[in-house]
Amino acid sequence: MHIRPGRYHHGDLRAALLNRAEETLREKGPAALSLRELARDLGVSHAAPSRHFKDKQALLDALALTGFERLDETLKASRERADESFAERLAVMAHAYVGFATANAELLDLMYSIKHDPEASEALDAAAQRWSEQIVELIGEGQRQGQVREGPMERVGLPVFVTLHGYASMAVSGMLPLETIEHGLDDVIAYILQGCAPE
Amino acid sequence: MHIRPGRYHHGDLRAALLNRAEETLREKGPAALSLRELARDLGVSHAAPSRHFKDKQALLDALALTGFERLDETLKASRERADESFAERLAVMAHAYVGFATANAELLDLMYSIKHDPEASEALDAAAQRWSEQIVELIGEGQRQGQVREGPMERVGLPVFVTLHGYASMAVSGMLPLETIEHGLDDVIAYILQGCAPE
DNA sequence: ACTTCAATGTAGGCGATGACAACAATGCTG
DNA sequence: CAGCATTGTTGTCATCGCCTACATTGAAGT
Repeated sequence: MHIRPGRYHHGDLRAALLNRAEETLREKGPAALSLRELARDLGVSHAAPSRHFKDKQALLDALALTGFERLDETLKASRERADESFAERLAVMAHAYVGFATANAELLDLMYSIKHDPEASEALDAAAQRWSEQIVELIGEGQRQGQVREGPMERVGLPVFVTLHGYASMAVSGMLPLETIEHGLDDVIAYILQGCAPE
Repeated sequence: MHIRPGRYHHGDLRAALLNRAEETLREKGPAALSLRELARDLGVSHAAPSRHFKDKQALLDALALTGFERLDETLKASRERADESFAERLAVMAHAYVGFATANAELLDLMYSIKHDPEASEALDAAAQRWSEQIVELIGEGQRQGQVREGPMERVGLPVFVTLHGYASMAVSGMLPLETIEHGLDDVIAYILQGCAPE
């Protein structure tokens, strides 16, 4: 337990709560996440978190938002090492996304779970939008290279996006045999390339 | 509130709890689901549910299991009205799956959320397996018709399965614009057909 | 028909939680 | 240095999940 002796102001309690919340989410799942336990772990009183988050759900929503932000960064970083070909860039992005998902299984569940607060939905929708924009940009590049059929971005990009997301979700759900996951992504990438190729 | 005056044994409390739990899940989400509230709603004491479910998580797991059972039935029923062509059967199954998902958004989330109890995982994995077997059977039929490329069932079927699942998940997540969802499934079906076609 | 026992209820207790209110300490700004 | 915003603390309350012990009912066996 971390206690800062003699200090009253934590300094950056909000960030510390989010970090600790993510650890608890990873270890025990969302149902076991407790504001009071987070406060104890960080050496503050049980009501301190309420100075930073309106309620428990607000903290979970903020955590989901950080997930999207980190996903965005992960995908942007992956682009820097991709070859120029569409197939190579798709493969790199797919591996980056599934890598992120696998390393953050519970966080991915939280990110995409149904939100009941309209305000939270707006912020999270915007964050999810930024990440799917990377798919749209990739599809546009594929179209320029003649590797992807013509058509409005969202109509050609959506199938690609839902395939990657579906695979990532199933990979982290624990419901697929490990051997299926191991080479499944390569099969999925090949299928995407064929699925969105010009007819 | 339903109360059975003068009765002590409910008669079928387990089923009633599951039905009521699904209603609460639909209306308020998993975080708001409360065993005591379910008991109050059904006119029994707060400890009665524990005679049927070891704990709250056991009830949620049982609810997820009923979801898979109903999904299985929905997909089997959809096959009866499908044409013989692979494309038609795929379309019918896709619409049935997304229809089920859309009508049961929170239940779908629950069904595929990460399970921490190994016993629950086994039962749910078996249930999910039965539903993905229908995909495998469909893919086999497509291969016989020459509409799907050759290859092991699980390697050709997995991309199809994750695409449908990813689309259903995104459709219910509330993160896609409605107009994208409206005709998105047709785009996804066309993409699947092309993605798994012989090269 | 009666007894026994399993199934399924009820009543109560306990510790933990989320949320709220009132007060306290600190740091920043003018 | 004063004032105020920010960010803590202490305390309270209602509700919850889970557990134990007891009560009621229904089914099975004799």
